Amino acid sequence: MQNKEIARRVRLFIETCRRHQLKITPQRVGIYRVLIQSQRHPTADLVFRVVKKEFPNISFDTVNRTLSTFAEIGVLDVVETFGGPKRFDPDITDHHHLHCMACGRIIDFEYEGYARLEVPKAIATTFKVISRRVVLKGLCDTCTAKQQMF
Amino acid sequence: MQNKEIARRVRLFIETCRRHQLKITPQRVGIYRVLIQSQRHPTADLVFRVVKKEFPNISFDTVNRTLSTFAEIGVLDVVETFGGPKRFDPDITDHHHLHCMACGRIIDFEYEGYARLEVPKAIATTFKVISRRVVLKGLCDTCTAKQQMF
DNA sequence: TCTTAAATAGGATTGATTCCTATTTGTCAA
DNA sequence: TTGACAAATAGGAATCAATCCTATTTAAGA
Ligand SMILES: [Mn+2]
Ligand SMILES: [Mn+2]
Ligand SMILES: [Zn+2]
Ligand SMILES: [Zn+2]
Repeated sequence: MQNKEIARRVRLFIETCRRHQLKITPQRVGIYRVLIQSQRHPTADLVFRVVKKEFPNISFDTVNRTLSTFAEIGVLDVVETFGGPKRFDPDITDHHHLHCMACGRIIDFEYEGYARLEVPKAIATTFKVISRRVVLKGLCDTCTAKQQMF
Repeated sequence: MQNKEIARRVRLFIETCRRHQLKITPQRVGIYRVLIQSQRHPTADLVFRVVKKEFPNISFDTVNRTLSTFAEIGVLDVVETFGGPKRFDPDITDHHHLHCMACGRIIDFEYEGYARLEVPKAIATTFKVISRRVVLKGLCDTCTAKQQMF
């Protein structure tokens, strides 16, 4: 990602914080910058270890609390998992997930075919739907290859 | 669920255990009986507390390990969550989930509209897909009603 | 029965998350 | 620019979930 693009997103992020009456702290901006440049779907601990390079005495609690705050204001998504630590997704655009049961990778994909998963009427009238996603369980390319070896 | 239906399912379950060379222990059968009669998507701890009534000195570890074993042999599913303890699903037929972000309930639904979510070619050729499900985030009926009050 | 590997109970350990509180800091109004 | 104050942070403790360890028990086949 270009420095220019990062700067642009940080500006938008700061706007979002202001809208929600959140203080603009160096920690929050630092965590946000790590997040948008991170591999997809990092855990809090991974974000912590990366952001620690820039803020050597940031605490894990701050990172974790901040990620939850970001989820609340819509800066990121908490994604579905099948156990283990929470995983966060800086990509808040509509997309779908394949979970590799062997290595735990979560692979993003988009698909016109289910572009707008319409919600069944019975659900739409009784429940308030916030987000929708197709979740696949399976084996990723690397892990499929490994299995073949036996 | 009828006693007769329970007995039928237990017989099938025992067959499945035999096929996988698993011993038929009273604990395993007890856990299975609790599971098929449980509210949907219980945690290991909930199953433990219920099964404890019949087996007062069963250990949590046994329940937890058994649930994992059941998942391995396809007797149940581990379902997607957004943090918190693992949740298990005795209903292994194809269906979809709505997660209430307020109370944590997972509501099952079926929908002809996504009857067979075909997997995009790009995914199908590189990855081995085991299961597919539409996952909705939202608010359940009860929690939507509560929100209205403010 | 007898044998043996598998399974269990119960406690310890690890891992993830949240809580607690003294201290620091961003923000806003003077 | 400064001062006041609520919000946020650091660091450690506590809680909750999951797994590990090991002595003992038990299901199943001979
Ligand atoms: Mn994603
Ligand atoms: Mn279900
Ligand atoms: Zn993989
Ligand atoms: Zn609810």
